[in-house]
Amino acid sequence: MRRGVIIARRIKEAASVHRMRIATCAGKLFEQKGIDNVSMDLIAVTAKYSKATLYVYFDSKEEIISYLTLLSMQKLKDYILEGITQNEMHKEKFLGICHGLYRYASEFPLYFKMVLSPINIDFKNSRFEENEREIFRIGESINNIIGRFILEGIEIKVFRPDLKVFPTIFNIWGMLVGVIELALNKKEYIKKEMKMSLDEFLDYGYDTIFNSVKI
Amino acid sequence: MRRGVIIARRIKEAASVHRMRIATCAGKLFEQKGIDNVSMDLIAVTAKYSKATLYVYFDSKEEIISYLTLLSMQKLKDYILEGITQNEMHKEKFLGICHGLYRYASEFPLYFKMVLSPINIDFKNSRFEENEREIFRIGESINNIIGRFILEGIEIKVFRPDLKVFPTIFNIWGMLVGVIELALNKKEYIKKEMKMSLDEFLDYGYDTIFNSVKI
Amino acid sequence: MRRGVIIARRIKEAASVHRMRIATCAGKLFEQKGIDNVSMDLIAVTAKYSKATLYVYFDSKEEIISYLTLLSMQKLKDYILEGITQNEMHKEKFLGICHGLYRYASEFPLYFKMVLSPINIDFKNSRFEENEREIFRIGESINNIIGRFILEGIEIKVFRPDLKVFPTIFNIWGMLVGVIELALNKKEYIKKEMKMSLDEFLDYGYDTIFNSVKI
Amino acid sequence: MRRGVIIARRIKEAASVHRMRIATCAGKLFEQKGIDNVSMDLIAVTAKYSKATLYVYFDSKEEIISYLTLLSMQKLKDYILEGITQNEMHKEKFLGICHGLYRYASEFPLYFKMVLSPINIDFKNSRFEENEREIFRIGESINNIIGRFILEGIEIKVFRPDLKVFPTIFNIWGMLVGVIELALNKKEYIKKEMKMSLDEFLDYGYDTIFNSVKI
DNA sequence: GATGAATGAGTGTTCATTCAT
DNA sequence: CATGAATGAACACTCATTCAT
Repeated sequence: MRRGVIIARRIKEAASVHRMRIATCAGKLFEQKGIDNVSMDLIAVTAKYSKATLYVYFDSKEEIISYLTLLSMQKLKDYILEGITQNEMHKEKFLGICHGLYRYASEFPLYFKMVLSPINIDFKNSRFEENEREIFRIGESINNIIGRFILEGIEIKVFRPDLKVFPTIFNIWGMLVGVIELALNKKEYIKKEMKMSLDEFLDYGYDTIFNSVKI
Repeated sequence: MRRGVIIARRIKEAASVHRMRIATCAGKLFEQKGIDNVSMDLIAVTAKYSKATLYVYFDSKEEIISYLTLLSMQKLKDYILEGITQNEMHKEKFLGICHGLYRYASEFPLYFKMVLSPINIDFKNSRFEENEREIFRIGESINNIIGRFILEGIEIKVFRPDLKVFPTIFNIWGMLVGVIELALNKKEYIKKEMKMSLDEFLDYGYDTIFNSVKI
Repeated sequence: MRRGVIIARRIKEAASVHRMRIATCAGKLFEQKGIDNVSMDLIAVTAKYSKATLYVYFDSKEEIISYLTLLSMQKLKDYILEGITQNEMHKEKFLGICHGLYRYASEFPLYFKMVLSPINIDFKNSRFEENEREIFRIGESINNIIGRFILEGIEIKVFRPDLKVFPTIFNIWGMLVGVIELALNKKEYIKKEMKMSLDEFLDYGYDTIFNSVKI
Repeated sequence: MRRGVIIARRIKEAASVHRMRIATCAGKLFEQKGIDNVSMDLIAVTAKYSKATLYVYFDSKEEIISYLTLLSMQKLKDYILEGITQNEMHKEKFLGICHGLYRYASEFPLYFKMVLSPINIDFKNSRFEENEREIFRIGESINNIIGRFILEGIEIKVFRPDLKVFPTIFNIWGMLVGVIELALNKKEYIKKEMKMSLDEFLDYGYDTIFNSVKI
């Protein structure tokens, strides 16, 4: 029946709206107070749902986190794509990626830390598998983007010809995340002891990383 | 009221022995289950002390963590010093540092993550200040070691002459930690998808990082 | 994690019913064992609620006490009003007040002691302010009742004309409470050594106090 | 043997010195922080004894309290005797008693509250019996002092001839304690709302009580 | 006699989750 | 579909007291 399908879709859409509303709200609270200091009660009150209703749309607090991680991963992918497509020169594309990742790290400090962590540790229950798989898929797709970027770099002789693409994806990723994380964590220290602005430090870092793969 | 009937009495031992026993035990549990999932009760049972006795030797759970962090930092420094002094050639010294850090990361995965995090966030209370300061001091001393290593590299013309020493310390540190963390977290993925052993992947990573600073 | 399997479900009742049930139960325990020797655990078990449920209806143990104090104060006011209105003659009204206070002291020995204590010491937190204010208000209203009673006594020339009303309220109150408290505490002693019944002793005391203000 | 006796006495004296030192120290802490907020640990540290040593001189925390109550009772008796003997006129003797009791209430607020309470409730264990009995004995002796004072008052026709001595002791005691307790607890209230100094209020109260028994 | 060391038994409060309606 | 109501399981920390030396 046509009607049935339409109704079902509407309901489904409505559900996704609720999920989004709840998750957005929870996300803000998580950033403000840290995940552990945000109770389901607080989320419910803030999002103006009954606490029990939260459990209609999410199986658990964990799933909210998982969902938010997914959302943030989508943003990450967007930022990185933007960083790449908005620039012509290859080095500038690289910096675009760096800035994209930094933007992500600033906006989603909570999930940034998870990007490097083993996915399987956090989401084991069957009902999250969907989120989990989707997160994984986006991760793969980001890998591909970086992969293509490296290949292109090799082709146009900006990057060393002996680079092994796959491991290099991971290396660049690791180096970048490591430098950005350290920069964010030691902000004060960098400013005071190193007498550099955060941006200066990061630019120097991006440059160093670029050196590791350029011809 | 009659309380505190003693069931088994330990042979008199120095307080430091007890601290170490408790901390070691707690450390193992922390690695297995994550710090937040280990209660003082569990530590007490596992270490075969009464919970109250834990509080004779440590002021709080936090202090146990602080103590363990300090212990691990001392190990880290040892490993890095070893890595540097046991090698002659400059590149080998660099690899020595890498292996030292990797060894640390394997042995102390929990504290490895803290190495990059802002110290001040965790230990604010006055009674830990001593530990905290000591941790900070060791951190500084590791920085110095890396700093001297970079300077030497520049002098003997292995490293680029335009390197800024201080930021480079942080960059190398960040890149290394990032690559190692990612390697450890994505172990399985690397083996399966990349068809490399962990060591091969890491060696390739160390090499890449070395490239970023060498002449 | 699965939690909170419900074993028995109560028929839906108004929150105020639950508050009353919990408070009544707690009150009995408080009287029996002293407030400090009654744990929330015990209250929960005795009242046949889960401990967590206690916290649904009361914010804290302190609030239970505050609530009970309020209830008892309401009773006190009732008893005193009764004592005054059920009698015609002025002296009999006075005895009515005495008996009202004594009845209160017998029924609520725990709160009887608080009647004389500085209110502000116990209930500081904002959430109890309502109870606190209400308790204070009832206290004031009792003062007024006694005040009017004294004024009337002066007018009809039963009480001395030189009485200062306000201080006399407090004096009568203090004397009465003191005598009743002592009588209750030294019950046995009075019976054995003084060879009087409690009532005889108290009547004699009420009389003595009446003498202090009568013309 | 003479020696033995001397040594024994010395030791015994020494012990009583320790008891006094510990109790004095504990007493100060009790007044400052409230009995429940003072741990045996704190007493030990403050009095510069080992915690275990406290238990050499006192069976329990309770016994320290009992001992302090005893000390305070001795003071109370002293104050009252002073108040009576330092005055000639009967009314002034009465005021002397009042001031003595007030002085006690100010100096020992903690024990003042116990003066009215049933002794048997607090000290049941056999080892306190001695203290308990002594406290009781002093209480009796204070009763006697007041008793004699009343008798004298009747004889010299200051007090009503129909007074029953024994109950009157208790009545005066109860009224006085009640008025003083209330005055101390509602200090602020009296100053602000009644616009009287504490002394004025108390003097008025003493007078009122005196009226209750005078001819 | 003095004490270092050890501990059993709490304590109030929080929170994610469930289920009947 | 939404929710009010209920709860089991934790959890860090405290303290009076005991005993071997």
